[in-house]
Formats: sequence, structure tokens, C-alpha cells
Amino acid sequence: MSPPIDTNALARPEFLPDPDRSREEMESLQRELAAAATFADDLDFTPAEIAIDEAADRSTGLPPARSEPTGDLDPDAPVVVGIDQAFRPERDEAISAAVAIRDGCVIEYADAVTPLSIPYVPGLLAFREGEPILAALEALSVEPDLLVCDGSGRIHFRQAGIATHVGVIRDLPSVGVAKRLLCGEPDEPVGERPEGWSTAIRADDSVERVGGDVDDADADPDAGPPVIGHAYQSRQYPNSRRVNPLYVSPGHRASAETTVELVAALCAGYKLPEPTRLADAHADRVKRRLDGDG
DNA sequence: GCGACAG
DNA sequence: ATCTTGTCGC
Repeated sequence: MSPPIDTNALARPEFLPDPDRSREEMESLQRELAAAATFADDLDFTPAEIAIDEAADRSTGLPPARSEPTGDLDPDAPVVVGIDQAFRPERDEAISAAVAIRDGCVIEYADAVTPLSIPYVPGLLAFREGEPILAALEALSVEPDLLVCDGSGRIHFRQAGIATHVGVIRDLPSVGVAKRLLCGEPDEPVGERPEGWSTAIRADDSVERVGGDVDDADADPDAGPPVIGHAYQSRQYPNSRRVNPLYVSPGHRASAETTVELVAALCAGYKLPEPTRLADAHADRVKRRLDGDG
């Protein structure tokens, strides 16, 4: 009999986010991480293969009842894992939730509760939330094919946002989905835009250049600063208040262009992609249960 | 010194 | 992120 394979083994443990580091050490680790990251496609599936067309119920994670009783789910479809967190400020704890989705349906929920060691500092988010996220991923029994993180990836001062950090540590394709822009400059102004619209986010003076940039088509100086992500209008209302776009960026093993397509395929009528929505809901449930217990 | 900044 | 109620509009 063959020994069980630990699919949760860390590929790059040297990048583990250790909060006992100085700001300078954290920043230099991020530079190494960005150099180790791949901002080009290295996936064995297409956006179409992970597409989700019906939004699940937030509390049950189940598809709508009106959904056709289709045949069996495809057991070979890629597994997309959404990750999100909730907090208990009074106890200084983070609740991390990971939701695994295959063929549009939730196949597993996992979560972890971790003490928070450092405060939130823009640009150093992974050192606050990285450990909790990795703990939730380890609690998962399925092996992810794609990670969808709540926050930036390449859209980051050192091109090593939380999606990149987690993606590189696990050596898994990952994308970052942020609700607000950390840095960089949109090609076109982000005004009232129709659903499906997107524009490139390019590095500005606050973004350090990394070795990976030379692999970009944008390495050509005439082409302007490298594209580090996109603003993507995942949802818009016809006659109502404007919805802000999402800011999506490569974490690891995905190009900026493919990242938009992956996120677009994972959106099913809400502003946030389904994996993120459901992870958010799960984190909320765990938090409420914990608050109820005391 | 001022500005600016994911969750 | 979290603390929090109602409220404006489709």
C-alpha cells in the first residue's frame, strides 16, 4: 500500500508569514515572493470550465430550487476555493473560511480560528491574515485547483499582495479580488460602467518593479508601465446608484488578462464572485456561532 | 511635511 | 474588517 499523500503540504514554507519580523524584513520577504511568483498563465483549465451560472443561496450554499435537476456533477471539474475572513475585535481573533466549489456546487466548507498577532497595515495584510488563511486551507480535504482571495494580488506596492503570498506558498494558481484599489492607475477613469466592462490597472510610482516584469509583454518601455491588474465591473444596476468595480489581479500562475476572465466566469449575478460570497457567508456563520457560545 | 493606502 | 437602523429605489 502506498503512503497517503499530504496534498496540503506547503510548497514554499520559507515564505510563511511570520509576524515576529520587522517591517523591513516583511517587505524584503515580499520582494522575494514577487520574484518567485508567476504572473503568467500556468493553469490546466480554462475560465469556461469553472464557470458558475447560478448564484447559490447565501445561507445554504445550495443552488436555487428552480434549478433544473441536471445530471450528476462532473467529478473531474476543477476545484475553486474561495477564502474570506471575519474578525472578533474584542478577542483579537480571525475566523478564516474556505469554501470549495466544483461544477458550480459547494463540495466542502472549512474554517479556522486564529489569534491575530499584528494590526492591519496597508501593504502588509498577508502578515496579519496569512496564517489564518493557510490554517483554513489545511482544514480542507480537497486539493484546490484555483484560489480566490479577498484582497489584492499583483496590485500591491511590491507586487506581492495576499493572493500572491498564499498562491506562492501553496504553489497554486490564485487570483486576488479587492473591493478597493490599493495602488496603481486605471487606464480609463472608473465611472459608471456597464456590466462586463474592464480597464487595465498599470503600475504607478508607488509600485516597485520586479523580475517578473521582464517576462511581460509590457517589458517594452514604449508600452508604458506594466499591467498589474484590472478594474472589472462585475455588476451594475440600470437605474440605481452606481456600483464600484472590483479590482482583480493575478496572485500566482495567472496572467492579468486571464484573471479577469476567471473572475468573470465565477460571478453569477452578484458583485462578488460566488466563491468569495460563499466564503464570506461561511465566515459570518462561524463568527455568529462563536459569539453565541461566548 | 503632505498625501495615501487591500482587509 | 467591525460597531449599527433605517431607508431610498427598482
